[in-house]
Amino acid sequence: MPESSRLQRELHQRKPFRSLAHEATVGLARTADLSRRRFEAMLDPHGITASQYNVLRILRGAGQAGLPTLDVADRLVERAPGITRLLDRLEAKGLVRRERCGEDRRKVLCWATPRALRLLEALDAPVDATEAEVMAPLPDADRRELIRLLDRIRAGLGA
Amino acid sequence: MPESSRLQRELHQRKPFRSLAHEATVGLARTADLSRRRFEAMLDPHGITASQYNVLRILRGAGQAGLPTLDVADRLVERAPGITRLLDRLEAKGLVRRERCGEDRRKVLCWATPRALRLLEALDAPVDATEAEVMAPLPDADRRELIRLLDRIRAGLGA
DNA sequence: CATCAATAGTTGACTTGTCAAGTAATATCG
DNA sequence: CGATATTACTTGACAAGTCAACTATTGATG
Repeated sequence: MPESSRLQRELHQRKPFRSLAHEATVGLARTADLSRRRFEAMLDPHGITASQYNVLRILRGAGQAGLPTLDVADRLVERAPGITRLLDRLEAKGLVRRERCGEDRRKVLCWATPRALRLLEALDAPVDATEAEVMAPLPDADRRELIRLLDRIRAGLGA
Repeated sequence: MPESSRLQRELHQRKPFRSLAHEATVGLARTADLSRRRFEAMLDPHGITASQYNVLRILRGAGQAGLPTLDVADRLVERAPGITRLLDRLEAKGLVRRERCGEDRRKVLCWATPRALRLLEALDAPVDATEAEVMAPLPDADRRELIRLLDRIRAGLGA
């Protein structure tokens, strides 16, 4: 019989978890949620959301060539409608430039503006710090182990 | 130098991850996201969302006594406004009953209706199956290890 | 070449999550 | 006991994510 787990206490639960799979999936969801909140709290004073930050990172990675709207969505694992509106807001803030593509007029190419690149540069250190903060309790060996376990789960889910 | 990781390939990235902390936080977010989608796909035909399901589970756990609105929020780690409206929709679907509390008229007690309890019962097996599916790639020892690693991260984040 | 399917994106409607500000009821303190 | 603070929500406004349905191109086929 396992002892009362910490997650059980977090959830005010009396009964033990029904299975390891249950405890692991709940723990996964709650841990990711807490981590997400840390990142959002860090980004908040800079006036962008985590989703917007991720889009800008992707566009920085794409460089001069730019990236079509749906390619941004692919890299975020997000559906198309969300991306369109995310880009709408970033364009309104002057952080993204969009232009219909000449060769294939169905596509809309997107770029991070110079202002976005400056913002991203200013955010590199705080982002690194937040990642380090979230993973602070785990020594390197445990971080590798976590990465491995998560990789295997995603492989099973067909990622 | 580490080999090109599977997450790197998922993200179409050329460069290796900047740090173990970076790869682990990104892996955490993406894995939790994939898991969430599995659960939502499973719940969809039953006409409720994952958030609604979690609320109903909590109310089932509370039993006859019912639970005040904000206590539901606590157990979900959600902010108050979201809960109010989640309960609004569940009440509209006939899955939740709410009543202002007699002893402390600031509180609104919530209960799962008999219909909600029947729905939850029908969902127990599919939910178990989805948890098992998500964790299928991990043997028990790895599940325990994952639970332990996630616990330590949450402990560090002050959960 | 005309038609028809596939691709790239946008729009509308709805659920969720967040913050800020407001209301109603209870608790606290001089 | 009466002003004030605290608690428990509720409402409004907006960002985001989801699906279904629509437009505009482009590609593929007879």
